[in-house]
Amino acid sequence: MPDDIGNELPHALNVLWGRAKPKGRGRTPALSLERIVAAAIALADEEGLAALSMARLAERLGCAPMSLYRHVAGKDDLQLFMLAAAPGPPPEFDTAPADWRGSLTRWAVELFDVYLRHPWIAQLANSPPMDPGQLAWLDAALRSLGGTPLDPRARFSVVMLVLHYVRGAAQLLTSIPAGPEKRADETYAALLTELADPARFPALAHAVEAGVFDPRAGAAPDDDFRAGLDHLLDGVGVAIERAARA
Amino acid sequence: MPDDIGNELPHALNVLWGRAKPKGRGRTPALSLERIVAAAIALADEEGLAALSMARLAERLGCAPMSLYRHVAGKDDLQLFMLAAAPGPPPEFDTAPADWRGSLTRWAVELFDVYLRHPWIAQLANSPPMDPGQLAWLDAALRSLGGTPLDPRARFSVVMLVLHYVRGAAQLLTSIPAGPEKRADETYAALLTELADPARFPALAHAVEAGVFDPRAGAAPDDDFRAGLDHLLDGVGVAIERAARA
DNA sequence: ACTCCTTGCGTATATGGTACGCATTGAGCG
DNA sequence: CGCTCAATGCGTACCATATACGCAAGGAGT
Repeated sequence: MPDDIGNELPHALNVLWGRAKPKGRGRTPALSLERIVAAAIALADEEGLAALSMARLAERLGCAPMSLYRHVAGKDDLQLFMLAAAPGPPPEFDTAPADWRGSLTRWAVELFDVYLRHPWIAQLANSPPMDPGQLAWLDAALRSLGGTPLDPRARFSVVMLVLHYVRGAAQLLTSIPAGPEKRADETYAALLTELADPARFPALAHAVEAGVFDPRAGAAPDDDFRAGLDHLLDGVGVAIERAARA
Repeated sequence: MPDDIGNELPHALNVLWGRAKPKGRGRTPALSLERIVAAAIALADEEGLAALSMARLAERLGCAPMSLYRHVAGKDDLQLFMLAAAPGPPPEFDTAPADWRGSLTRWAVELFDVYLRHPWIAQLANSPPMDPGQLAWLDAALRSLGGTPLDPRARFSVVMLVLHYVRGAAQLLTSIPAGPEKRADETYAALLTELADPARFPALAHAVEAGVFDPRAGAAPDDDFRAGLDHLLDGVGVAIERAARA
């Protein structure tokens, strides 16, 4: 049997990869996996991951809590489904686009947007990508480097580097708690200003004094993200030139 | 009153920054915050974050569950204390070390080690660094760039970039579930080999065929990490050269 | 109309976080 | 030397949550 590997995997993965047996006759389902997952995503988006409980989800769906378990093996399974569904399809590239930097930038920005729309993804994604949704994004990123002279291992390394950066930047941005009547960055800036004792944290105090954390007028929220991404892609460019010469 | 900012903050932060009022007389404490936090860290290290409950922690400490609440405002507070204590002190640099790349590399590798020793840190750190422990690490990283011509904002951007990468790489490495009688990377490689349909995920299938995920003999576990870090620091080098010319 | 499979859900249990209040104890004071 | 009082330790109880189990309901195919 070629698929005995699936026996050790969570139920959700088998369903996602189309390994679930087709159902036949019986009572008409009032619930569906798609509806459950969509409702769970909406709930997590609106009230945060902590507010997502089987009971609240059932309430939102107008069914009894235990009904959910006919479609989902447990809460962990549900979260796997959410992770696979929430990002949506990745941007599409040719197998070897001429402009790797533009392609990879677009990929990163769109993924950044996904994380901003669904901040709970960063808290949930504790396992390596294994579902079709995440593998599609991974494949798209690898494709964006298809026209470069990088070897496969370097390509993967670059993609993971960008992925980690996107994820971290988005998580940081969404995690800053907004004070009352203040924007989030102002709250954090005020706190750091008070805590950055120059004797204890000289470099940090210097950064605070230089106004690194002050909100700038007319700056888009993802300006800092784009700047860091450019640093990162400069490094990729160096690696590509080096590989081209070799 | 200059510290009314603290009123909105979690209790743990006020204690960590030394704002707690000194206690006087009374019964001799059998428990201490340090003991509680140390036991919580040990428990999370050994059995994972999910196994950390107030009840299990009290059992390990030989006290009643509710005794913990005399020292910790709640589970969230406890987790803040854990985050501040677990990393330990960062490596020490001069204010402007001559070798920024060596210093920053050392910082990154040591932080990577911290994440590998305490995998739960990545799952817990949902808020920006605000406690003395994390600010000390942040300050050390900023200091490692003190000798470069980068402006403060660029320095901070670089540090966050490295931080996100270290965190993501460590989380990925520790999150791969090890199958029975197999090393973790073999499990993931076998799974990807089966799932990477060349028609659906051409770039990913190509990477799998090229053996990107096959375990290499004689490779240290952090080889991949070091390779990605080098890519990243190449980009930082580009930015430094550009700033030096300007 | 009968049958049987699948879905929906009520009940019950275990686990976990924590509010509340009382008992305990030891330091300082009279 | 004993009293006082504050701070500690902890028992009880309550609520939220996940979920095992088994039965009821209802439609598809015969």
